[in-house]
Amino acid sequence: MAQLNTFFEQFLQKSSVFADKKALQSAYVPDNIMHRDVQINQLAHILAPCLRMEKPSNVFLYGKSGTGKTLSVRYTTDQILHLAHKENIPVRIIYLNCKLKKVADTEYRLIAELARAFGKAIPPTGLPTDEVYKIFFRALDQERQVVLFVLDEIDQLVKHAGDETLYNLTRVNAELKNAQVSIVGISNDVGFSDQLDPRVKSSLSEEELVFPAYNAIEIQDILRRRAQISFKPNAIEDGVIAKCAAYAAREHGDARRALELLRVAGEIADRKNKNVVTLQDLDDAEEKIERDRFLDVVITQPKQYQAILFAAFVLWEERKDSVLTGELYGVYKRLCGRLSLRPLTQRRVSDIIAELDMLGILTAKVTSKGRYGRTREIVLSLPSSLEGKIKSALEEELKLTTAESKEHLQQESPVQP
DNA sequence: GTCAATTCACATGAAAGAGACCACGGTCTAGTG
DNA sequence: CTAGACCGTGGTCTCTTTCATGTGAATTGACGA
Repeated sequence: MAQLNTFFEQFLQKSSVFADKKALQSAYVPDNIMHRDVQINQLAHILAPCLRMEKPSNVFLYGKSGTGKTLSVRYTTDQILHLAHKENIPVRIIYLNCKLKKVADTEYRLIAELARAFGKAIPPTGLPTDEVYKIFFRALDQERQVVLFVLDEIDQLVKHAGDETLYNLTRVNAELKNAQVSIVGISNDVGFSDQLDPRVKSSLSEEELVFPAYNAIEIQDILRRRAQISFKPNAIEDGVIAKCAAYAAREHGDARRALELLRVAGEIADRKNKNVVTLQDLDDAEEKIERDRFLDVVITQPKQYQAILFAAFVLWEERKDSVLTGELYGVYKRLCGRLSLRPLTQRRVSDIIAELDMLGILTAKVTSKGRYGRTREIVLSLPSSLEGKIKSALEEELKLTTAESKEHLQQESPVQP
């Protein structure tokens, strides 16, 4: 323990490249948002009526992840709330992220969560949904007020719960005497509105705002500004920020990733006891983020998913070429036998493959092989440097020994002529 | 050689079941005054 | 008499199965040049 003690002491004394890390964290709202003036202005114009107790139009915000949507909304609503508070205007803004599992990804949970925002205790399950609606309405209509619901990642909600929920929400106003409700929807998926029922679409997107991706120069601006706050002067080597921006711009202009990259690079430099962040640290950070991302996704998957993934690994390693659903299913079934796991039906496996695709671990493209059917061509989309690590992590998770997976491979080989 | 029909190997959809969790209301039990 | 324990009912949620239908192009086979 004495060692730990000195470790902590040293840690405290150790100098850091950071001055104040908070400006690099994703929850940070700067007082000056760069390159989003147009959108923020528009948004302000749209939402401003709520300060006069009028119902603002419903708004829809589109844009890829890391393009400042959430940030802009946060900023604008903060300002509105600030003023409303000062002038004593009854405006409420409720922010909800529909993507967070177990929070708002079904109709029941969404309404329950909204009702909770009004201080009502709603059990996580057990009540009929319309009962929750009633509670919610009552809470909402208690006083005269304008309420803005900000629904982040609204596409996730629709994907899981259908657009019925949204339709109900848009019609809330008809049932309310005192309160008025507007909806601000945020979506990463640009083609999302086409999936909506036309009725929902028209009432929900009275106004639309598009957030284009940042280009490399804009990301550089943003990084510079944040770096100024969070790093000590001269703690960053020349070119680091430019390269960081380039990385991020390559990945469809995601500013959040760029900031994360910069932060991790700083942490790596800290750990190496250096007082300057170098290009090398940045590269290390890139690799670390990538690795952590995949590893994290992989080990948090359920057993069945891991088994399927492992089957994909085995085939991929053997073949180094795309794997078809049927082949994968065969290997998976045998693997299940070894793991004394009840194999799922092919129908289910097919869905799971699609989900793994969504997670970005593999790429599954549906192709028709003509006479030889229609199937998915599955390709692992991991950087090859990570394949070994992830595979052994999977082995560990599934409690497979290397011998067992080898044995399994040998069984597999004679199948294909 | 051309063209439509056929066929494969799954993809994709819809519905429904299983099992876990939970609230609510009624009934029973034991402890209290 | 009352608080708490203990059902039964009815609800949601997730994962899964079952059954049904869809699908894109290589292949086939009939047809005409």
